[in-house]
Amino acid sequence: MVVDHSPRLDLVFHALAHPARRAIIRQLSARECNLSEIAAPLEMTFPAATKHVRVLERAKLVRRRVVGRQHLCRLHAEPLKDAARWTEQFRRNWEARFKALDSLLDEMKSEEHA
Amino acid sequence: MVVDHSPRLDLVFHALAHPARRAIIRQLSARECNLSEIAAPLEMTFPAATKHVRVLERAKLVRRRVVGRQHLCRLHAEPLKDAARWTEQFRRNWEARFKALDSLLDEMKSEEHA
DNA sequence: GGTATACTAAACCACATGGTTGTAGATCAC
DNA sequence: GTGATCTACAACCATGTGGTTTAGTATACC
Repeated sequence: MVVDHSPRLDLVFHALAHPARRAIIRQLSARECNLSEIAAPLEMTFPAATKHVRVLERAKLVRRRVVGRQHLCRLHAEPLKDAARWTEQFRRNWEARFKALDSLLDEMKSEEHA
Repeated sequence: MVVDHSPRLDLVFHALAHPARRAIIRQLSARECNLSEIAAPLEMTFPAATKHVRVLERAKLVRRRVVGRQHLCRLHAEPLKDAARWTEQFRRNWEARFKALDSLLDEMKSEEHA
C-alpha cells in the first residue's frame, strides 16, 4: 500500500474542489432541483453548469431522475462520509489538546461495540 | 454569495484529490521527512514527487524548513479542519437516523460553551 | 579539491478541466 | 401543429495537471 489508491476519494475530493460544485451541493441539500434551477444562480452558461453536475454524478454525490423534460437532481451525501472520515483521521494533528478526550471517546465506542 | 467562493477550500480539496498527496499526508502525520524520504515510496520520479509537495504547500498543509541540503517537511493539518467542517455540514443528509443524537450533542455543546 | 547527495528549474508532453458558442432533440402548453 | 422550455451534444479554446528528461546549484563528506 505504497499510495492509498482509492478512486472514490479522488472523485469526491475533486468534486469538492470547485466553488460552483460546492454551491450546487449546498443548494441540493435543501431540496431537489432541476438543471435550470441549478444553473440559474451560477455565473456561467447552462452547459458549463451541467458539466459540473456531471462531475458530481461521477462522484456519486448527485443522482438524477428524468421527469418529462426536466432532470431532477437530488443530493446523495453519503460519499461525504468517506471524505469526512479520511480528514478526521488527522484530527489529533490539528487539535492535540483534545487527545485525552479523543481516547476517552474511543474507549466509549469500543465498549459500545462490545 | 452566489457561489461560496473560498479559495482555501479549493486548494485543500484539490490537494486531497490525488492518492500520492494523501499518501504524503499520511506519511508526514507520523514524522517530519525530507523530500527524498517522501519521494522514495511513491512510484514516480523525484521531480514529480516534489511537485506534489508543492501542491500541499500551496494548500498550507505542509511546511518546509531547509536544513543544509535537506528540505524537511512537516504536516500542518489545521486546514483539514476546514475541510472536515465543510463536509460535516451535510452529516444529517447522510445519516438521518442520527438526527436525534446530533441535536442532543448540539445541546450539550451549547451548554458547554455557556 | 573532488565527488556524491539533496534538491531546483526548465522544457516538454499527453491529457483533463473549465469555459464558451452553436445546433439539435424532447416535451409541455396553447 | 406551433412555439416556448429544458436539456443534450459537439466543437472549440485556454489553461491546468501530472508526468517525464535533462541540466544546474548548493551542501556535505573524504
